[in-house]
Amino acid sequence: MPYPAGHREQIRSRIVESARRLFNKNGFERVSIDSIMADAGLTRGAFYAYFDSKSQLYTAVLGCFFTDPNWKNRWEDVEVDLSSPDAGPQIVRAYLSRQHFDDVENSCPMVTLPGDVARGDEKLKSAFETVLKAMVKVLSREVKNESQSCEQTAMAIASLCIGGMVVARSLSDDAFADRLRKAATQAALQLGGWKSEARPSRRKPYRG
Amino acid sequence: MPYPAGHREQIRSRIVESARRLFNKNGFERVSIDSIMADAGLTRGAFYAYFDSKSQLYTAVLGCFFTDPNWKNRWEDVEVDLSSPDAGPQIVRAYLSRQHFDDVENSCPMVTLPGDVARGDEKLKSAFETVLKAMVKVLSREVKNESQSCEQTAMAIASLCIGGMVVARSLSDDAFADRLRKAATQAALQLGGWKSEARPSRRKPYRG
DNA sequence: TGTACATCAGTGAACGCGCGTTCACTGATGTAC
DNA sequence: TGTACATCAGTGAACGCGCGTTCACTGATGTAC
Repeated sequence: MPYPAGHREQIRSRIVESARRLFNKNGFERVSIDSIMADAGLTRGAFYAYFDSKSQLYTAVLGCFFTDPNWKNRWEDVEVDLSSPDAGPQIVRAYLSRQHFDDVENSCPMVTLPGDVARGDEKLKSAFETVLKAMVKVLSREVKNESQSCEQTAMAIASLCIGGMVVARSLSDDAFADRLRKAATQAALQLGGWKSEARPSRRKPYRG
Repeated sequence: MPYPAGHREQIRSRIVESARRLFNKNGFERVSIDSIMADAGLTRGAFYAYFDSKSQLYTAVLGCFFTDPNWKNRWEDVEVDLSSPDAGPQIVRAYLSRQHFDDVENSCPMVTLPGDVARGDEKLKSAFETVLKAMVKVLSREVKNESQSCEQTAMAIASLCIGGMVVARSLSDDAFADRLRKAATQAALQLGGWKSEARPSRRKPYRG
């Protein structure tokens, strides 16, 4: 057999990586197979030796975030230790961080791709669902708020994280986007029951 | 002057309406000017008498939801009275309703288009910002929760509404999507301080 | 009322371009002897 | 060690298609007289 074992897998994941970054930056439709392959150091024709079609590649891309054990190291100044008892608030802060906001290329694809997924086929939606469920699972272990079940609260927190990022990235005023991220972060911490009580203005406990 | 006054405005808004529905269903890139004009009962060539380019049309489309006074009548079984003292929870329930989930064509464009907006130009983001700010403004008047400022809470609620819908639409399992919408609704009501106290299981008030 | 006219909304053929996909070919690789 | 070979990863020209945009033209409309 010519070519060393693992060669195919290595090239394949290089294509997926290039695709992930380019899709994040420019969206599915605007990125050509040509540009993906060039980014991966190959040419057009080789693509179909690895994937049946462009949309199959899309599915592969969605599978490579959050479930990827390396995601926690993605942004330099952001520390997330999934095994820490503090993992819930850490995830929320990391997800809604300025780093994640700025680093569109390495962004969570749930933030950059949902429009395409919603209009996509079942396979795509399944891939999205897997990633989301992974996020919900990790979050729900940490939920301290008992007004809904832990899983329900975790689903809401995930929606708020993703939604906050999606909205912030769509705004024109950067300062407003910052305030929105922070407001979403505080609200997510409150939902999880992780709100630090060190807040200054707690006038009266509101009833009803 | 040939053609009655207001003719241009009428045709123009017919094009925008067709575009809104088609963009919602298929996304910006997948919808051709041909199909928009055909839907509006015209042909290709006329388009450039009304808009400079396809992306200018996109901007126009974004301006026609939420700020549109008729949006409250959009889904039949969903009642929203913006002047009611109960407008906050009404908006949340309407936004995260099954009707809004199903009716993709008449969906809020903040749910269907954010990916395109995030990758779009300043004009597009400005249009998005205007719509979002309108939503935040209405919500913030109703906020009863004092753990953040009303505006901050309203921003978080809007993010949760949009995010919940975006995520629900991207899932493959319908039942799971339903549970997520409901969880997001409950969480949004809690954030707003609109949670009905009629909930059964309030075991212990959680401290810290 | 009826006719000629100026205006301009709308038409549809044509252009150029970029993309997804195919396929006959090239050439780098490890293997056999 | 060196040579011939089989394999198959990768190449790049070519195809067909659909789209955004342009433009010379058509014909419907209200107006002037």
